[in-house]
Amino acid sequence: MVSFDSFVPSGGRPIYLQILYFIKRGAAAGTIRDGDELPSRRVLSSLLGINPNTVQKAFRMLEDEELISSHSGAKSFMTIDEEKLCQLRRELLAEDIRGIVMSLKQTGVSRAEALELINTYWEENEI
Amino acid sequence: MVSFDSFVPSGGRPIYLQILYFIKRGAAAGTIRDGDELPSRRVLSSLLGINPNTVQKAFRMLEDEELISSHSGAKSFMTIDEEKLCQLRRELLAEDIRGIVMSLKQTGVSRAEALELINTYWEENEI
Amino acid sequence: MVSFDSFVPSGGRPIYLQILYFIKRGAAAGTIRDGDELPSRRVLSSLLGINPNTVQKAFRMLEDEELISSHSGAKSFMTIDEEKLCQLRRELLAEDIRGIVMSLKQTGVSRAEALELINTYWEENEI
Amino acid sequence: MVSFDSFVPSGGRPIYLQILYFIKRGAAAGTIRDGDELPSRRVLSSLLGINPNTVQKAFRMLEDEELISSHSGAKSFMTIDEEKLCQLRRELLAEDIRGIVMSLKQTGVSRAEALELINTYWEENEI
DNA sequence: GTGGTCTAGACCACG
DNA sequence: GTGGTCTAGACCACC
Repeated sequence: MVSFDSFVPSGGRPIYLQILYFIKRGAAAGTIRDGDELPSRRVLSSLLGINPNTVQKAFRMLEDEELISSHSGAKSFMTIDEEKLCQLRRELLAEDIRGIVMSLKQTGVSRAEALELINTYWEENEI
Repeated sequence: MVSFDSFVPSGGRPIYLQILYFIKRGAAAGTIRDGDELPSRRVLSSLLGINPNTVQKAFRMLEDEELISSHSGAKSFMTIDEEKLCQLRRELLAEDIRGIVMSLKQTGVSRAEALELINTYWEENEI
Repeated sequence: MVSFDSFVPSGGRPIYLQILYFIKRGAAAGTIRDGDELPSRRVLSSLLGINPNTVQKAFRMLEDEELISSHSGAKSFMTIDEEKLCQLRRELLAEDIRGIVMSLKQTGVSRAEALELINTYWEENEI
Repeated sequence: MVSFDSFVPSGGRPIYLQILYFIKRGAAAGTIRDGDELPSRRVLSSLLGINPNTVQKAFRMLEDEELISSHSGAKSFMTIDEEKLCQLRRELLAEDIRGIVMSLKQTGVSRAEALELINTYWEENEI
């Protein structure tokens, strides 16, 4: 069963997109695997304290990308083969890295500074 | 005059926030300096292909943070002293780094991988 | 439910202010009472033939003055205690009377004339 | 020469309308008479601390109603015969009284209360 | 030309 | 269905 324990909604972007990306990232990370069962819309919405429609919207988009399969009235499962996983991982990372570097460059940080800052912060927040 | 040549709008967040952050980052980077003149609402909106009010909203919020000064009928100018600049830079970096590390960790990237990816991408897009 | 049947929009001042004052006056008059339900943004805007946002603006300002309470997804209700009602009534009357006397004096009407005119008109439009 | 000493601009409605009505009311009151000279746009704008264009707009509307005559490059004069004066006075009063009674009724004031309030306020602010 | 405000329509999160 | 936000266009006062 896919766990949403580490999901922390943050203001600033639509919640349904946050759910979408949480699942995509989990898949890319290998935390969420092919065949894993997803919590039902009702359970998940109550777990996250949000509206079922919002969960529904995220699930619907994942279905459209064929990353989950939902049969009406039944449970939802991850459907992600090796190829899709690679592509997903590549897409997410490309998007992230592009945004990261652009932001940091715009803020006037040098490459060395950037690497240093990330390195330090990463260590501090290691479990 | 503050230039928006390097401004690249991206979907996913409100346009007015993108403008807001573009200016904040420019200020933090030293590209945008105290006393610099800002393009008018009309000029900038037409340049970016958006509505003048969207620009206005960004400018209004910057004015509330006392980073720009605008008076009716007159042009708008940056007003950043050394202290505000330091604080701004600190805030932006903290926010960025936190988001970066969180995203990358969620995508299952190791610290070494992350640093490597950023390092490489940075180099490739160096001018 | 607060009724807008007797609302007559008039050019010359912003619509949102007309709505604002209509509700304030109704509250002062006792026509609109604490706990009364307000029509939704959509219903009222369609009733008045205006944009939902214009209604929203009036409601938002009333909320800032704590005269109505609205929560997302739920209906909006009046929240007026005895104290607020007294203050409201005093404010509205002071504002009205001041404007009335100033206008009539500027138009060169004597006190006796003014009282006579108002007295007559009031009677003619009595239900 | 028409005097604007007693003109007090108040927020809430366009300044050009306030000028327009100040002159209309003055004419109705007999303070401003046929043939009286108006201050030039430049002088008046500087006197009231507002923009010449705003004065221009009010003058233009008065011209359209044929209450003043301006010859390009020359001075402006009131042009108001007995008939126009009567009509103007009737219009202004009708508009005022209608608004007054409506506002006060909406605020839940009785006729007696209304007359009493106006009577008292009028006396207090007598010179 | 400038910035400020009012009105509008579409979309989002929520019950 | 509800309220809240983002984007838009027109108009106002001002330089």
